[in-house]
Parts: sequence; structure tokens; C-alpha cells
Amino acid sequence: MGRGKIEIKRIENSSNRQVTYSKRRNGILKKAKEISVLCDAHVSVIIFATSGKMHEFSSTPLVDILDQYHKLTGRRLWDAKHENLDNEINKVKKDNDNMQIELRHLKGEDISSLNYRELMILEDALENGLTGIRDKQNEFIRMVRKKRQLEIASMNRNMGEVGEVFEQTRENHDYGQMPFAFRVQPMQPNLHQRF
Amino acid sequence: MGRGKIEIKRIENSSNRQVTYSKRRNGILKKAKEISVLCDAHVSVIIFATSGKMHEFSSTPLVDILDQYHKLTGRRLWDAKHENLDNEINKVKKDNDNMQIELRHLKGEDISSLNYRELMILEDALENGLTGIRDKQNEFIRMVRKKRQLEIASMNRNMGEVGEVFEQTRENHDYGQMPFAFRVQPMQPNLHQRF
DNA sequence: AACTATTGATAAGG
DNA sequence: TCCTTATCAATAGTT
Repeated sequence: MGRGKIEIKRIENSSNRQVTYSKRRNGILKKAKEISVLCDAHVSVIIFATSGKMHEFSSTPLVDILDQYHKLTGRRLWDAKHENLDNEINKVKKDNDNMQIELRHLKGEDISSLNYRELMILEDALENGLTGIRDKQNEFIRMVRKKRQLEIASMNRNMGEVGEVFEQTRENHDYGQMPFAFRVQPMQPNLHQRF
Repeated sequence: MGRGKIEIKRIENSSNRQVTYSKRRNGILKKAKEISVLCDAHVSVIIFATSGKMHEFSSTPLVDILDQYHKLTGRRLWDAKHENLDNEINKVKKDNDNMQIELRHLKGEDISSLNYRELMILEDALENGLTGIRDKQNEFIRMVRKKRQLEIASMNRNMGEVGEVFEQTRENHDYGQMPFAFRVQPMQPNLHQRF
């Protein structure tokens, strides 16, 4: 029903496909509405484009139609879904438990059942974590020190002389409660390396 | 599209209505199949005649289409059980994500977005964890030392004298690779407490 | 059910 | 996306 007959197979040209989709989608929705009016039929049409966009027509609330569907076919639509969901939940919960335990261990809790080797592995992990954190902290401190030096230099240029500007240049940075003293971070070697 | 135009309103003649229903129903199902083939669309059509008879077409398992429908509209078409499972899995997944993040942070990963205050809190947690771990390690060591002393005492009683028993009393305990030297554990104060 | 005149849907093009 | 229009498809009324 157009300028030419078309074969019913996937339209390869994506632009043509999109246009045809739009036209035929409207056609189907219109027909669905018409049959429901003309013939007292209960109709539900749900269409998804590949893009994910959805269009629907329901002459009756979809829930009611699905209800009828259940009654008539006896097909239990959700059972498989429920089973999948159950499996997924169990899997995720298991992950959850494992992480819970790992977290507790890292916080030094529930460690009475661990053997010495496991304690050492934990200690390593904690030491590594601390190293990372402290590196980051030092980075912060270097940034602030640099910024302050630049401010002092700028002030000196503006004021023509060196003054007691340290207190005056204190301001609120985004660094929370970061202290303004610079310090060298001594690292503690891992416990078992000290033997 | 017929011998005459018709108004879209309920067909009163029941026999005509039945015939029209049958014709149009087939038309819609055919069109649904065509659009799914031509345009890669996912379509579900469910039609109930007033008689209660059902006809359907689904280009994709109906459950999957309804699943998509729920994701897109948020409208729930399922029973309470399904709803509960959905809620539960979302909650558990959220917990999972949070723990994932906490674990990474404790391991010194993904910390570039943290501010100084957060880094200090992390550092505290790690320090506390280390304290717990090291206390436990020391406990192990005290236990082993005590056990060895008891063994030595026992041996002394049995052998009647003190000998070179240290090497001979070494055996596999349940402590993995635990070293047999005793050491005092110096604690490092938290970083920000040193300021 | 089949037939067929007629309307409706739509493919191609702008 | 919308408009146009030639053409094909669906179907209303008839047999």
C-alpha cells in the first residue's frame, strides 16, 4: 500500500526503517483503537522501537488485560522472572556478606577467628591503604603550601615589603579541617617485615 | 476501506460485529508481525473478544516486553511478590555499592575525590584497624611463648635437666607462618594527632 | 467463506 | 517531521 510493494523483511536503510516504523506504528495503534470501539474488544498493544522508546494502546487497563491473560492461558508469566530475581538476590547477598566480613576485618573487628597469616595479609592491606591516604594528604599539604607561597609573593609585590602576612592570608579553603603546618610523613614498615 | 465508509462506533448488529472483529483482528496481528520484521520493533498485541476468546502476537516473550514496560513507565503490572523482590534487589545492590566504595577507600583506592577531612576519618579507621590487628598478633605471640615455656618446663621435668630443646620442640602449630620471636608493637599515633 | 468495489494505509519523494 | 500522491492492502457489504 504505497508507491510500490515491499517485501516483509528487515528494512536495511535505517532512515527508511525509522520512517516506516513511525507510520506503521501509528497505523497499528489506530486500528487497535478502532477494533476496540467497533467490536467491544479488549486490546493492548505495546510497541518498542529499537531505540527503546515505547508506544502503547490499551482499551482497558493493561493490568486487567494481563489478569485475563493469566486466567485464560494459565501461563504463569512471572514464575521464571521470580526465580531469576531470587537467584540474583542470593548472589548479591552473598557478595554483600563477604564484603561485610572484609570490612569488619579491615576495621579490626571479628578477627578472633583469623590465623596469623591472615592477620599479616590484613596488616599489609591496611598499611597499603594508609600509604595511599597519606600520600594524598601530603599532596594536599603541598598544594596549600604552594598556594600560600604564591599569595605571600603576590602580597609582597602589592605591599612593596615583607610583612606579617601569614595570619592575614589565612582563609577558608576547600580542604576541611586541614592544618596549615607542613610535616614529613614517616612511614612505618609492615609488621612482619620487622622480624 | 470497503464498499462504504463506516463510522468508528460500536457495530450494533452482532453478526456484523463478529465478522468485522474477525477480519480486523487478523489485520492487526498481521500488521504487528510485519512491523516487528520490517523495523526490528518489539511488539505485543493481546486481543480479547467479548466472548472471552483471546488472540495474541508477541515478537518477543511477553514477559520481557512487560519487563521493559515496567522499567520505562514505572507502572507495576505484577503482583506484590514481584514488587517485593524488585525492592529487595535494589536495596541490596545499593548496600553493595556503598560497601564497595568503602572497601576501595580503605584500600587507598579511588580517594582522589575525597577532601582532607574525609581522608583523616579514613586514616583513623585504618589506624584503629591496625591497632586491633596488631593486638591480636601480639596475643598470638604471647600464647606461643607461654606454650613453649610450658613445653620446656615439661621437658625439663621429664628429662631431669635443661637441654638444647628449642630446636627439637619446634613443631607445626595452627598459627600458619607465625614467627617465634617476640616483639613489642610500637603504635603510631594518628596523623592529625601529631600536629 | 468468497468476492470485489471502495476506502484506508503507506512507500517514495520533496 | 510533515506534506503529497501514486499505489497497494484491508475490508464493508454483498453473494
